[in-house]
Amino acid sequence: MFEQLVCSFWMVFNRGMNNADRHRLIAQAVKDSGSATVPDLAGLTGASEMTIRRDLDTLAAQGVLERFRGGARTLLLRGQEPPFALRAHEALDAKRRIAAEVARLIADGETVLLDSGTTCLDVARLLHGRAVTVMPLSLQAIHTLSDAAPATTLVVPGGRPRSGEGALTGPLTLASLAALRFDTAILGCCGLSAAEGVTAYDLDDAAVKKAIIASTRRVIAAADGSKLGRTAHAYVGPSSLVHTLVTDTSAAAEEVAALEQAGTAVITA
Amino acid sequence: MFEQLVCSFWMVFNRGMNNADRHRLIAQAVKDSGSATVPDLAGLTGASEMTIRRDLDTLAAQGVLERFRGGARTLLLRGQEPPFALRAHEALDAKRRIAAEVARLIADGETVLLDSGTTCLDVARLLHGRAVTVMPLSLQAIHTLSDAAPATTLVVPGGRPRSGEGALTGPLTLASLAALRFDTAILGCCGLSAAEGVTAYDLDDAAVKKAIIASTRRVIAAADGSKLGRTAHAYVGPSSLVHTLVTDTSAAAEEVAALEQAGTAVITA
DNA sequence: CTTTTCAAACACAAGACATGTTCGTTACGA
DNA sequence: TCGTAACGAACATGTCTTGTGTTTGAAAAG
Repeated sequence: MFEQLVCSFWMVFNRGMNNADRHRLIAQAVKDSGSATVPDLAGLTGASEMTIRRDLDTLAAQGVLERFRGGARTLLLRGQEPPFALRAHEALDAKRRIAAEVARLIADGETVLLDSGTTCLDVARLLHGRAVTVMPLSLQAIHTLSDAAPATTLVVPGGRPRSGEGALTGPLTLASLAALRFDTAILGCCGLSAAEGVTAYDLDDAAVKKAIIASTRRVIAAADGSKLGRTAHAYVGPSSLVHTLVTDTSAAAEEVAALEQAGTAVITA
Repeated sequence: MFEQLVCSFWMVFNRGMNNADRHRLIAQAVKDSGSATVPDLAGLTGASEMTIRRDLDTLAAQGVLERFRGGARTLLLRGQEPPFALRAHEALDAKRRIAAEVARLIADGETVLLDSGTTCLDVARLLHGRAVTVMPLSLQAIHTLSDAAPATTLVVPGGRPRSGEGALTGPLTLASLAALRFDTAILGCCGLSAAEGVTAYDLDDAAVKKAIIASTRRVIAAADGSKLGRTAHAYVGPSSLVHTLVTDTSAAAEEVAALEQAGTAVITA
């Protein structure tokens, strides 16, 4: 009887479940326990085993997990960044609010450098059709803006895209950045704190972020509350390099205060 | 009565009409007579006036024509290249066969430069997943190959995309080409003849093609029969720069012979 | 001010997509 | 080597998106 109740609850709960939601649920379950079997996941999500297998194939192709016969195990190491495809569906509201605030800070006619990351991708969507010149550092943002001409001018940097992420890195990217100057950079940082400064998950990424900062007059960082006070692997520079930080209400007050102390203007969207 | 016959013929004829087909038909009609009214086009295509208006808006956004109240007029000057969105749906079979032949000429492990154009886009589709390193010079091809990792290595050149076309040009593109060397280039030429050499519609494009040729050991030109013997505006170089030409059966025999005389190997797909 | 053209709103049909089921094939363990 | 479990392909079903046509009110041209 209780079983039935739970079951019907799931059914109702799952009415609005998108396949992206199910993917997140599966990825979370696999990450938490290290591995999971197909029947387990089918029970958890209420979907059939065939659907779970298809999902696992998709997630394996995204590099989220590794298939084995009967289930899947996690590939994510502790402290590593979850793949782009999953992050894109997390904290949607916060990202969207932050992106809207960032877009408001951009004036028409400006030249803008757009970093990689999910929040910056949202900014790209809002910049679509605006009278600005944009050089995005991710394939996704380039694609988003590719049909925005002639109002929006798109400049493509060279580089090698990181798998899954779409972030452009490498010598070609650095050369493109070195050859140009911009009014404003939108930086999507992985970690930001007054004590540890701006940090990125990846060394190549950190090099690109350094070059971004060197090529622009004004640096705007877009980071939801979870990024504040966090420290990632690769050091980019002190937090004072960031002129303006746009974050959301989940940001820790003491960290915000410390950043403001260090000279960064903080806007809570 | 004859009217009815014609009408029913159109109805039958239009059964399989895609909206791309209708777009081509409309663009052709507008180009041929310089301008056309909405009711005219509705009669011609068998679609409603509302659909025609939507089509005209789409085509106007693509730069094919210019709207005016009640109809549209052509924007294409004599001898100018029709826009990408239309070319993409012309001579599909020939393009596909040519692309297949070109893809067969590429060996695994090669580094490949991929020019812009519709035929090269088809080559990109066939290269997807192959164990090659590709640097495409169009946004569309980049997008096509963006999820081909890790088997296929994608390198993105810098540059500014030409509106509609997606072809990357400008100093950033030339710099990217100058910094790298490739085994094979797939050149999509606008005009090719033994007498006039390789020609492009656009000056910037011609500069890029020159740089492409300078950066590669082997140049393969992909051009359907209509391009042979034709001359476009901007000169790229003599036909002898092209080591191999892949074309289709519609190619004029004397032009093929002349190109072979000049040192180009010709493959008819 | 009248007529024509347009665009937004709604309705409808066709196709695409996601999901579940069945069944034959493959891989692992006893 | 055999038996069982897992898998993938093929098909069926329901839902959702997309394209198209119709209607109606608004805007523009004369």
